[in-house]
Amino acid sequence: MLQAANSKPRRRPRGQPDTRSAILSCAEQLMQRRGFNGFSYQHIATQLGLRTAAIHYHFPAKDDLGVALVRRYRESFQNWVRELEFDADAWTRLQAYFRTYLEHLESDEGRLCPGGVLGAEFGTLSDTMRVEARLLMREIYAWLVLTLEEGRREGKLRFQGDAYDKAVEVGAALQGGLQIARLAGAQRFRQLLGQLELELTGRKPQIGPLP
Amino acid sequence: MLQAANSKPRRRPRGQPDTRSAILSCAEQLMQRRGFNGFSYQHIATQLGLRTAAIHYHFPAKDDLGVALVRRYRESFQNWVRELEFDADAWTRLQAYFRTYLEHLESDEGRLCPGGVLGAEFGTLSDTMRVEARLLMREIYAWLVLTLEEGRREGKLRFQGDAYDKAVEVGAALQGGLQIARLAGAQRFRQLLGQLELELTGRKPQIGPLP
DNA sequence: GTCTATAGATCGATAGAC
DNA sequence: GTCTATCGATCTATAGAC
Repeated sequence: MLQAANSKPRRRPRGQPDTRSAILSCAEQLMQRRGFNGFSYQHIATQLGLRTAAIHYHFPAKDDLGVALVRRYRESFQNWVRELEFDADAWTRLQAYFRTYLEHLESDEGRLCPGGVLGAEFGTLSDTMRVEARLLMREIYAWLVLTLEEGRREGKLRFQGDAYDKAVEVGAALQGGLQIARLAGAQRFRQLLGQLELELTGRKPQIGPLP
Repeated sequence: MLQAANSKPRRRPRGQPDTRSAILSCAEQLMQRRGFNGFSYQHIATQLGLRTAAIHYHFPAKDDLGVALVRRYRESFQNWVRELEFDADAWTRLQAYFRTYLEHLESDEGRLCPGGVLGAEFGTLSDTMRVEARLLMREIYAWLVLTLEEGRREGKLRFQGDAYDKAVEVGAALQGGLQIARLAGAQRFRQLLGQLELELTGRKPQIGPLP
């Protein structure tokens, strides 16, 4: 904290508003579409009109980029949670969470959630990236448990058993559902959302017609 | 068909019983642990005591290896289904399916199901591999739907809504659960299995103590 | 901060001897 | 069927000019 006092004024000379965050955004998109091992500095450089050396200036090793990527995603999730904190009820918040997955699905080529990517490629990740990935998963999981518990206490949600177990089921289904949608069509994911909603509320939701 | 008539007697000169299937088995294991983009011919060669050129003899391009990999997995799934065909009831068969995932989990380093790997890396797969991956997912999904429907008809399983929707939920949860287990610990996957069983049968299953 | 240029490693793939 | 040897492409990463 307070590091802004004695540091550079952080000016932005040319085109991009902030190259560092432009790199992060581009890399995040690439990771969700192609996996962390599925893109290179060249991909980012081409897409942003830079040279790979410029990216190495901001992130010396690809591992640094990966760690920053997950860390930024964790922060944005925490901000997202904070913004929803005072929303009416837990079911509204859970629906908002579902909607973020729908946005991933309908994005170009179908982006996965970072947890899914990192889980799938876990065997090739560095130790430092594994730590970040575990923290991300722990935070999402903790939020899910609290939200499910609160929803049931308020009488807006119904499910059997322990919220700790149900949270794993819901989280795993959403994560796996995005991957299945790539293989079996986006409609599979909408079926999944409908089923989750039916079981959690007892009401059959109305979703758009088959595409 | 009938190609065996005029072809080589398929002898096995040295150590390995059949190099081609040894390569496939090794590659399958590597893919489930590290992803299809996470291993090279060198990994296989080292592990089998071969040179990479020997692997290129059996599979000229890595894409050929990938296609053969998924095709073999599809066949083994179909054989697995056939062997269970005359088992008592649908719930027993579904439990057997759950058990294969538990075996993946408890394998060294935690292997994913191929569907999860291919779904996660879909953006980097060739068209031919995408076709095979889609066929695999379609076959698993079709079996899940039939099994769930039959289980409910027999009164052994209970769930709300359409079996087509429930099948996506169960399949996605299993697939995502293996990935989450890598990030959050194997116990998460056992919680998931317990929750699925509780919801499908109404009975709380007894699983081993926390590790 | 971004560039040119390049090192060093690894990867997929091929040619040809045995 | 497996080997040695090698090619060309790609990737991560660094040095140094601007």
